[in-house]
Amino acid sequence: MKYHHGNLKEELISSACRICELSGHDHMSLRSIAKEANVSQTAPYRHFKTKECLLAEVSRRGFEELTERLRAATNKTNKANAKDRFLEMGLAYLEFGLEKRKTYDLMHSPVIDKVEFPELLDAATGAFEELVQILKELFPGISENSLGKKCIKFWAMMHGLVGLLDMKIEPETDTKAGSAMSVVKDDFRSFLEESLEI
Amino acid sequence: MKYHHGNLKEELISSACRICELSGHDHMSLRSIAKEANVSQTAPYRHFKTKECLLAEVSRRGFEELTERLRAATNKTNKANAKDRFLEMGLAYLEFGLEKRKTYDLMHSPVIDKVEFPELLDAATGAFEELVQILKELFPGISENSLGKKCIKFWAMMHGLVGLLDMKIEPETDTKAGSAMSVVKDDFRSFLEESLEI
DNA sequence: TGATAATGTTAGCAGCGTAAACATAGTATA
DNA sequence: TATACTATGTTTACGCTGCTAACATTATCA
Repeated sequence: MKYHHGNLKEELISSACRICELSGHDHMSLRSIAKEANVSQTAPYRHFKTKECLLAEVSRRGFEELTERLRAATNKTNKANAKDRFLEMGLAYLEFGLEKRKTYDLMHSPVIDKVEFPELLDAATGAFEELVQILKELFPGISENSLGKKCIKFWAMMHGLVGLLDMKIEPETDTKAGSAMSVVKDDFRSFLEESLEI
Repeated sequence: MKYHHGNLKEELISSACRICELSGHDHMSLRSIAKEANVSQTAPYRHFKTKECLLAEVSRRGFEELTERLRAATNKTNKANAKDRFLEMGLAYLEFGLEKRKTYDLMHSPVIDKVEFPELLDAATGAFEELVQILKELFPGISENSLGKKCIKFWAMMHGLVGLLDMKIEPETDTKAGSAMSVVKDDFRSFLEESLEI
């Protein structure tokens, strides 16, 4: 049992990531994270000025993983078909949002002010750039203005979709919203495909 | 100074709404709400089983206001033109999301499980129904399936847009995302109009 | 080797949600 | 009208939280 841990900062972060995805960022205490690392409850303060700083790092890693997933998805299909690659990216985004639901939530939560964490903003922007690139391929010669609008539209729609799927508007409730949602759930791909005509 | 307040429940709710919109739901304590009503810190428990129940009511009222705003917007233009009325609704949605930013955030926050609060789910569904109605008018004779997809698409896009605007992806940062966002901000109306071709 | 910086611990503060026990006031019934 | 009951308030206290200050140990480097 050494006094100095050696790799505490990294272990705190990965513990935080795990706990966040397990219980959500609002049920996540510095004390519980410290306990997981077998360290006193104030040890984290040697590595993070506040709890928010640790959360920001968890969020940043979330955006990095998202970026990687988007990049991997667009390169997955060996077809040079830009449309297929775009569709793969859309699916990857939704998959990430649903799979890492709670982390995704932290990433978009206003509890972390992105202005105060430039690295976080950079990471978020990086993910967005993946979409910009594929849409540029998909619509060659498009004006910057139109491209911008298209990007926002898709990003917003995908982000919004994850949010709606997070909410418990389920088909079981038998509402219009519920049955509409089940239509989308049944076939993400065709949903995205049709959206291409935006 | 009466022992019995008389209208405590209502005052707690409106205090909660005010504090929520002022500081955000995560900086909102039962104690501070009770203090605003000049009442002991445990008095709220006579009217709300848990803090979450109070938050659910704040959220529910948010959805009700949103519904009213959407309805008012679609009826605002005396033109019977369904497209114009749809555009007004879209703008009203975005305005609500940006104006009541923090309340909007609570309404979509996973801290309140909508399954546990059916009235909340009803209120949320009510807002969605406003969109369903106007799109039905806009696309007469559309199949239920297509209608559902269109609704989800628009709802998701608008919800996503609010989320993106909430984030601090500002033009000042001079990123692609930032400048794209400024394009949208500059003209919500034309943005929505173009989206109609979904 | 000895000063200094880095990184850990202990103790303690104020604020939080909430439960239990108690106090008061309004309401229904005899 | 007296009395029981219920609704609605207060007091007290518990365990958890983020965080600070003071102190302890170890690593680094002149």
